[in-house]
Amino acid sequence: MKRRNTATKEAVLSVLNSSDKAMSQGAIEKKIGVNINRATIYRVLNRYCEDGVLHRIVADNGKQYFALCEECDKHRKPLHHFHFRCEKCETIECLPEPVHFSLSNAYVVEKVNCVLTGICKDCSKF
Amino acid sequence: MKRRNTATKEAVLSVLNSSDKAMSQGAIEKKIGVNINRATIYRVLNRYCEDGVLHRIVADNGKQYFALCEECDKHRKPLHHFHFRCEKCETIECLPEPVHFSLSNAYVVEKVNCVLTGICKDCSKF
DNA sequence: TAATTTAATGCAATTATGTCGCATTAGTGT
DNA sequence: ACACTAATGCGACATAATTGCATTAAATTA
Ligand SMILES: [Mn+2]
Ligand SMILES: [Mn+2]
Ligand SMILES: [Zn+2]
Ligand SMILES: [Zn+2]
Repeated sequence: MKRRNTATKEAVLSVLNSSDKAMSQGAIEKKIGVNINRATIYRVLNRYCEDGVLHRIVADNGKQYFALCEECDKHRKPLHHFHFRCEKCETIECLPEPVHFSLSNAYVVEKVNCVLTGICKDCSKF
Repeated sequence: MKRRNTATKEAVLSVLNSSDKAMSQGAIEKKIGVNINRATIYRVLNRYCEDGVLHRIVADNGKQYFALCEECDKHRKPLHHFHFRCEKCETIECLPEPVHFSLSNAYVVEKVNCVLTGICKDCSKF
């Protein structure tokens, strides 16, 4: 079950590294240059999520987006943060805004998925 | 563009009324008794959302769930509240917990979709 | 270095959710 | 009763993501 180093893995990670936004499989495939199978990209992304390298955001359009957890650390983002999906430029960004909730401890919270949707700060300028 | 009263509309609403949880199209179809086409159920649900009768939650499994806004009022739930998806009993509930965030007003927030996932208070008993 | 093991990949098929076009049905107002 | 058109059923379509299986190749061992 040990991970192997492959060019594909590195290519996917490099694309996400050079982006300040969360990306979908489709966006990654477009930007990656070399031809990598769709299913393979998904498998790489899923493995990175399992390993805690990436986190997965499911937006209100039903699509999955992936972002480096590193990026979040670097920019001092809290563990659970809001995400913003811009309907104009179709990007998803990790916000530095922490998610707070207080819930009876009868609940076991395993995942937190918070997405705000609208027009991002860049697009609302015009 | 005026809405017409149909048996289908009432049947869908009645199912949601008799549930304290948010429901997916599939769950509604199962519980509704009479045969109603899948596409029709979706159209009914979408219209109710447009009219502010229901609200739509997109969970981290990528599926849409629908809940009466009425129920939320009745139980004094804030406009934007968290939702909880239980992975054991596969239900989604509207939590009375409000969603708070402070965001530069350069952003235009149009939708808020916050879902916590894990084991709900009923299922964690065992 | 050569052989072995098995994780990773490519491809096609499959699953799942939701939408759309179009012909038909049936509410609603006159 | 009639006209208008919203609502419905059906099938096709769109999209996102996963899975089975044969093949490839990374890593470990001999
Ligand atoms: Mn993030
Ligand atoms: Mn709700
Ligand atoms: Zn934007
Ligand atoms: Zn439960």
